[in-house]
Amino acid sequence: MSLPPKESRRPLTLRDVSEASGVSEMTVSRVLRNRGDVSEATREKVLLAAKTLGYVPNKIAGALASQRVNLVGVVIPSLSNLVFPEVLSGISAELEDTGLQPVVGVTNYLPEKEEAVLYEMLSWRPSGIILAGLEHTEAARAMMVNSGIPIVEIMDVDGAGVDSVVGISHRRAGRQMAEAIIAAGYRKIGFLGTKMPLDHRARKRLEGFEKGLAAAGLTISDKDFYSGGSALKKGREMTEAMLARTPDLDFIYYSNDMIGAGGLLYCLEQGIDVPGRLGLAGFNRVELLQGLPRRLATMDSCRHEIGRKAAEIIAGRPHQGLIGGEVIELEPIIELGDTIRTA
Amino acid sequence: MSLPPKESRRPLTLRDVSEASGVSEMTVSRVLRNRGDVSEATREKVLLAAKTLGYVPNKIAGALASQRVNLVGVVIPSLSNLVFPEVLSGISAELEDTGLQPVVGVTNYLPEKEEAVLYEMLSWRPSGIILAGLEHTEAARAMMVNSGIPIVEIMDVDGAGVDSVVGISHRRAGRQMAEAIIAAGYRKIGFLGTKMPLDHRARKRLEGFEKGLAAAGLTISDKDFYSGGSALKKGREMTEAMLARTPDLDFIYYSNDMIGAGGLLYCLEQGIDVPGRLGLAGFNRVELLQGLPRRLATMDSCRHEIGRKAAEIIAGRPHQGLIGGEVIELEPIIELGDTIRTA
DNA sequence: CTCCCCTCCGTTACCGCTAACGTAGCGATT
DNA sequence: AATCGCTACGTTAGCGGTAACGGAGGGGAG
Repeated sequence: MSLPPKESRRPLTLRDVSEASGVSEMTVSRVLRNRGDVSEATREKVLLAAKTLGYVPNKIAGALASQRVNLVGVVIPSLSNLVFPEVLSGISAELEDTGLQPVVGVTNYLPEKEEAVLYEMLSWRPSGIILAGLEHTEAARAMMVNSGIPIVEIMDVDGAGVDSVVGISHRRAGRQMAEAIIAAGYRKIGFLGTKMPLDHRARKRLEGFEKGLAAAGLTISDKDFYSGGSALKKGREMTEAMLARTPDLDFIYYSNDMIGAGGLLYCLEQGIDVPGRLGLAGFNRVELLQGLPRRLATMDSCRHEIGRKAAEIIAGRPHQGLIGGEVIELEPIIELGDTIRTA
Repeated sequence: MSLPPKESRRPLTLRDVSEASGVSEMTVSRVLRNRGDVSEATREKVLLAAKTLGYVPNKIAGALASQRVNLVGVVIPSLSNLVFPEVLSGISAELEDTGLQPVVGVTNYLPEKEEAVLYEMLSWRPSGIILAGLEHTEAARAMMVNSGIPIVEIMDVDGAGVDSVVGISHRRAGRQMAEAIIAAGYRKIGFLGTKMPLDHRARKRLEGFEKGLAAAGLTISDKDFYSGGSALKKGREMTEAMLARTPDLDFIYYSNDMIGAGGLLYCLEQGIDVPGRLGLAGFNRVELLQGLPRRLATMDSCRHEIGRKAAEIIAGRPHQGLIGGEVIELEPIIELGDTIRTA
């Protein structure tokens, strides 16, 4: 297993392997792809030659010639949100042994960045695209329609998709939480969320939540929004501020578990009776909550499952010959934890 | 801006654009890449045609022809570790306007998986590779040497790299923390870490830590390791167990901030005097700590900076014509927070 | 008026690999 | 012995771009 001669700075090609093993390039190609008939003897000969030379196939050339690319573009708003890495893990788990490989692009919640990332991805002619959300620029939508490859929009089903859609209804999630809160007897309710005008899912959750309250003749008594910084710290600070401003609140709904956890920690420190005097709830069911002294009420956003299903659609498309347009709505499960009093 | 005829399912090529705009393919190519001389008149003509057709360049063909690929492979053990997304953000920030684009591969801390991911990446002939750690399989090392592209190994400088290296010395970090702890007067010290035998950096930190203690004639009084599950929860549970087992400990060093935070929360609940009776420290300086009631002692692992520097090396290589082999050691800053008593 | 140079654009020859097809060789069948 | 069919491999022609070079056309200098 000696290393190849280092002085030959010319990159290795199929031809080098074919010459080293005394067969044609085509045969080498067949061996390396496990495709077509090759006798066991030549197969071993070729494999040995490839290994000793240290040959690595050139997928660029292969993809161009075969018009097939084993990549799936995944476009998400952020990697630091904790939610998206989990979606990603679902995707890669599902793609594991399909020969497909995810390629990630991050948009920072900016539509123009999303458009740029999409353009970049499509220029590699991937087998499919998975992207978060239903809201895109016109140009982005046109590119996707035009691409002729399967597209799966994930996370959210409240709206019209370009092709397939996998997600949950955030409006419904918000409404359900409102109903649970009301059923538990809370009446004076505050909301704390992210300022991000472009986080459409958080917005839809809030809309659903308000609709749920309205159905019981209630409105949000106080609300506030944050941006940037440590979510845990913000949750702590903003909870303090809100309780100072509106002392008679009996519930706070947070737009995510992270700031919710901050709020919970603050309340526990202050000796506030949770969930007796004040109830709390977040969203996402992040793992972090498992380590908190009290379990924050939350809703599972089915992130891993969303990733799996989306990947399944992309991977299955060629075989199933589906023309697309599937919409899969998952059911988030509400979890009352220890921060909503039981009726 | 009408959409192109949908019935033409044949994918668009340069030729389509060239025919639509009445110039040669070469000229279209020039316009789309902003390279070479093209009159303003034809430029606009071509741009218009490309836009109305909805043409997206084929980078596969372009890369093959030009022998240049604007991708940088990034190989990391995990995305859920929170540390790596931050490195990634440093990388993409630095790569932002270099025309280079990161492509991520995840290894789950498995050397064989790393080898496979590396093979896959190299087969796309990227402009460079950034990968975590210095420990790789022989085959992986050989592939990298053979690839002829710049390689940057990150996070760790304790060992020999293939090409360039950017990181911190975890051994030294461990030792420094030991010294700080000893200086503060703690003597009976416990350690809690991950079981992962393949997390070499955590191992090296522990080694350095033990060496630091040994220099003062001390040894670790109790240690335990965990794997899987919520780190926060584990930190809580294992701290409880360890204090039950060895009640006279006066310090616990955690291999990361997450389990450290769990331990801290536990201690605060139990009313344990921190840092008086018991001192605590973690590692990484994760943002999460900012929201905790008390600031855990920790060390910054310079993640963002590591990402930046690594990307800088890759991006700068072609211009600078460097032959590689740079080693950049960053200085982690120790932060005593509120959980180590001040001497 | 001629020559030269500059601007702008086209022609040609690949890049490394694979789809599709062709064919040599050999045993089995009639 | 001629035919058939199968296996194992080679040949040819691109895939959709780009590097490198060449050349037409027009304006300015001599």
